[in-house]
Amino acid sequence: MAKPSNFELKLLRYLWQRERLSAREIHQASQVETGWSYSTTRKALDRMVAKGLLRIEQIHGLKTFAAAHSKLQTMAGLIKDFARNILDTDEPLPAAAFAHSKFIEPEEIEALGVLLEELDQDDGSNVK
Amino acid sequence: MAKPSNFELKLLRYLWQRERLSAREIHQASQVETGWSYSTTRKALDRMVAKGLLRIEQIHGLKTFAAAHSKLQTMAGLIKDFARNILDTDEPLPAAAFAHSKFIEPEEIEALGVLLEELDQDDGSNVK
DNA sequence: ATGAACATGCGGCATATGTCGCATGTATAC
DNA sequence: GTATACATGCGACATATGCCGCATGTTCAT
Repeated sequence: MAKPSNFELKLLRYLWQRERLSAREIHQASQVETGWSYSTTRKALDRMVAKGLLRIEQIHGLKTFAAAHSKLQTMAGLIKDFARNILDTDEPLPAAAFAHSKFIEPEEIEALGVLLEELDQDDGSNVK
Repeated sequence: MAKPSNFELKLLRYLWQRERLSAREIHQASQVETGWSYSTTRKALDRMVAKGLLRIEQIHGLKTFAAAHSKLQTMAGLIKDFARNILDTDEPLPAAAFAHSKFIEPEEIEALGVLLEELDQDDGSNVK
């Protein structure tokens, strides 16, 4: 439901690849790209949990973070949002247009298309 | 250069259709859609001028607002931004994908494609 | 048992943006 | 010339987000 910001998306990308990681691991993986201090990464993760973007799983007392929504689900939401707010169209965008995205695999394009059209159905309400 | 926010975009759409309007006119046109009070519309316009999204033209002492950048220029920028930050791709998105946008006309698709590829050239720097 | 090495929680600051209201100024109508 | 109707400028507040640091706690090796 909540949309990740650009920077939050950067962190999400690591979680999508790795399933679930500790704060320290996420920080180390993303540090070069973000340039953030550990505190900043930490805070970002906390806020993402608060927004429902991440789930916490305790492992022997160590907090571990995992994406609450799948990559495709999230991407479909962002694409839909872009179509609605920026392009101002209700037609679902053709999934094929996103084939070049560095983290959408060819095999996933079809599933993305399905999600895009689904999102088009349940409108107004936010059920399902 | 500055990216308009979703709400700022809504106001821009009126300016693109109408060339140039007074604050009151913009407010009246957008009020139903935004639900804003006049003060809010005013403030939004002021901030857009500060950001360089709008130009002011005085007409007999009455301020008139006009978009600083063309519709296609702005859309190309937003699309490029979306591709880079959300999709994480450097390939320009196919302009054809946006044919359904309510305010991009069929005749404009080609020009949009050109802009999209141009934006791909001058990277890193922000000249031109 | 003392300290290095982390983890967690939380406070804090700046800027952007959504959202107003108020004070002052000007013009126009009676 | 006084009231009415706008225009303009500004201050304000809340929330989101980018960006830290510090205090406290736990763990583990020496």
